[in-house]
Amino acid sequence: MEFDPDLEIRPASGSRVTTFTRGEDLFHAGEAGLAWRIRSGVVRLDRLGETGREFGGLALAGDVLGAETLLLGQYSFSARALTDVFIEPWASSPEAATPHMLLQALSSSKERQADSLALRSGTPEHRISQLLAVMGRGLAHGQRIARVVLPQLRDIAEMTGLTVETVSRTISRLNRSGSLELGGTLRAKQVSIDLQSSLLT
Amino acid sequence: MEFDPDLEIRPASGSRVTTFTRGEDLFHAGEAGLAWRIRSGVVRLDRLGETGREFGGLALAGDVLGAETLLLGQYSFSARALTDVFIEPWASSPEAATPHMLLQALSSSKERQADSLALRSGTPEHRISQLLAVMGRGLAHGQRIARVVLPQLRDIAEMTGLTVETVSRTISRLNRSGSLELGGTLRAKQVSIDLQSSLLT
DNA sequence: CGACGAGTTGAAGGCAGTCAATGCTTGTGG
DNA sequence: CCACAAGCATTGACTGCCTTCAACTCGTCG
Repeated sequence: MEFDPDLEIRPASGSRVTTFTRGEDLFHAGEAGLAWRIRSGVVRLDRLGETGREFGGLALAGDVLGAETLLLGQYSFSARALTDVFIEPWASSPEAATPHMLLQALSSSKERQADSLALRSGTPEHRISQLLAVMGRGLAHGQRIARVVLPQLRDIAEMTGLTVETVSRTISRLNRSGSLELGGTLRAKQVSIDLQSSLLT
Repeated sequence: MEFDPDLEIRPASGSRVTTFTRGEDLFHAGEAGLAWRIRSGVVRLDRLGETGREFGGLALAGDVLGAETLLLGQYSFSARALTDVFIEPWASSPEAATPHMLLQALSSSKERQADSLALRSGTPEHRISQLLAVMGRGLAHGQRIARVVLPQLRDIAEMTGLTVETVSRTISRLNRSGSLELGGTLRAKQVSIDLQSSLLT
């Protein structure tokens, strides 16, 4: 709906791809740089607020990062990789961006805005399921079961507006109740989720 | 920063302006229609979620509404006026939208995304002050004291993720403590806020 | 007048936050 | 190689705040 499922596997001609690993920063607010398009992965955006960095949005495969540099000459947000991320340059100049590209970016930006807000609605169970579902959609298109590498609990807590302790307790509870399946090492814990689970309704 | 302070008082040549009053719906998700630019006022966007309409974002003076119609042929969100609102047609076709216009829309969309998320962070006092501050910025540019017509408590509650009761209690408390000044009739209650108040830090 | 919607206020309970202690893993320096 | 520190996650106990449920007021409109 909001993006083409094939986008992240169809290479753009002659474009160079940059890679980031989970936890790495892609760029910081205030810096100058290019605009990027996410080939695959999930990125967290932060605005420098009064109390340090505060969550400012999500970006998934197909979304555009840092389009504001074409207008302002610098990034307005900091970007951090929640999963391993592949990005490619998007448009080097305002003229290089076609109306269609821009409209698509604008449209999916609004979708992502609603997604981000949903992370702060409802019970802790609902919020975390929502986050994992969004990340799953950004990683495994069309599949029913998605395997997601958990971000750090601190990241989850900041995005959902909960505390680390509550996040930890909630994930344990979801795991015990079978809504979730934990795997992987303790450092890079993986989660299998059912994207059609009743938790997301 | 994110929009020109003069935008809403400089009439575009030959464009027609449409008016909506507080509480009115501008359009609904799924309908076909134009893309609009807000001349003045504050608009709430909603996505149809599992449990009816759920808050999906804010839009202020200078922001673009319904740009996705140019791409998808229909609105993705419903729009409701939180204050009296004036809007004008923005771009009738994808070709009519210049890269500069689109980049500006994209940039402010991201700003607004962070603003919307801030409405769901922190204590009830902080959330409501944040909302009133954002609305004040959208109405009274550059002034220190802004006079804002309060949205319905139900709207405030849904946007901040609180209950109407908590919103009512919080506003009363802010009023008693002097952070806020209530005025106007009970139906269209007005609020004077100090945009540089310590509450917003 | 009576019904309805919107807002206010009170009382009680639940649930998330806070504080604290522990375990696990990784990295560092003796 | 071992001891130690630091970061992250987990678990427990307790407090406090927001939600929930309820009753009531006020204003508007039929």
